[in-house]
Amino acid sequence: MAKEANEVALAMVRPLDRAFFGRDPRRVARELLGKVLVRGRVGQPAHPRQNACDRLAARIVEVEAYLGEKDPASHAAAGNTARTSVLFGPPGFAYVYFIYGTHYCLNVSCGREGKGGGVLFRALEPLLGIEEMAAARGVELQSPRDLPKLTSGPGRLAQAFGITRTRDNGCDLTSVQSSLWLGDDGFRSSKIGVTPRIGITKAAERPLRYLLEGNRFVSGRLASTNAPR
DNA sequence: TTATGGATTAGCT
DNA sequence: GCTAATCCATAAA
Repeated sequence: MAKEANEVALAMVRPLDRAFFGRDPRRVARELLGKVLVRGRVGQPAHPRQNACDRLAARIVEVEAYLGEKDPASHAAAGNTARTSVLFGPPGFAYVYFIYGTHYCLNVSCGREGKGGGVLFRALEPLLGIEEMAAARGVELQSPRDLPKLTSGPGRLAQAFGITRTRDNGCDLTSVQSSLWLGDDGFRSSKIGVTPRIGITKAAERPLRYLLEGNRFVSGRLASTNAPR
């Protein structure tokens, strides 16, 4: 498949600032929908030594809020440990954990320092670096129907972006100097859906999963059940 | 020191 | 629909 067919030009992407993440994780989760996750420099002056395979970008279409120490489903419920210390630190930093012996998952720390809030990235829509994402995932792209295999699901999107704990845990997601950061390209979100979180056993009934209604990159089969608050 | 199980995915029935 | 894969933080001892 031609690379140009699916890649979208990103004119300007402005990084999100610390204050954006220093709010309630539910608010941050909702407002992260439509924003862009970037690996490398996109919409910024290209670095002379940077090659194309370091430039990845994808739109956020599904996230979950984790409310911190008092949320039993959150890793922060165990308190501030070596594993979860990023969640308890200042907002806007990457919390990466390893799960089921096979997958990494990406979160961003949210809310006031010490509270342990965070947002889990569950699905993205690829914009730039699609061939590189397919290579990282070991997926052969034969039709547009294969695209969701790249970034639809928390483990998948982490693999597509080459995210690991060693490489990315603690990374500042508000800085374009970071190899991983979050930005706004002016995209306006369509209708937002809210449903219970997926794959958890504790506090599983709480509606803390946010998604762009009708977006084909949203993971799972669970349909939207609640109107936005 | 050892035991347990999880914010998942792919592949097979 | 079922389950293996297979790491590591945490709890129990």
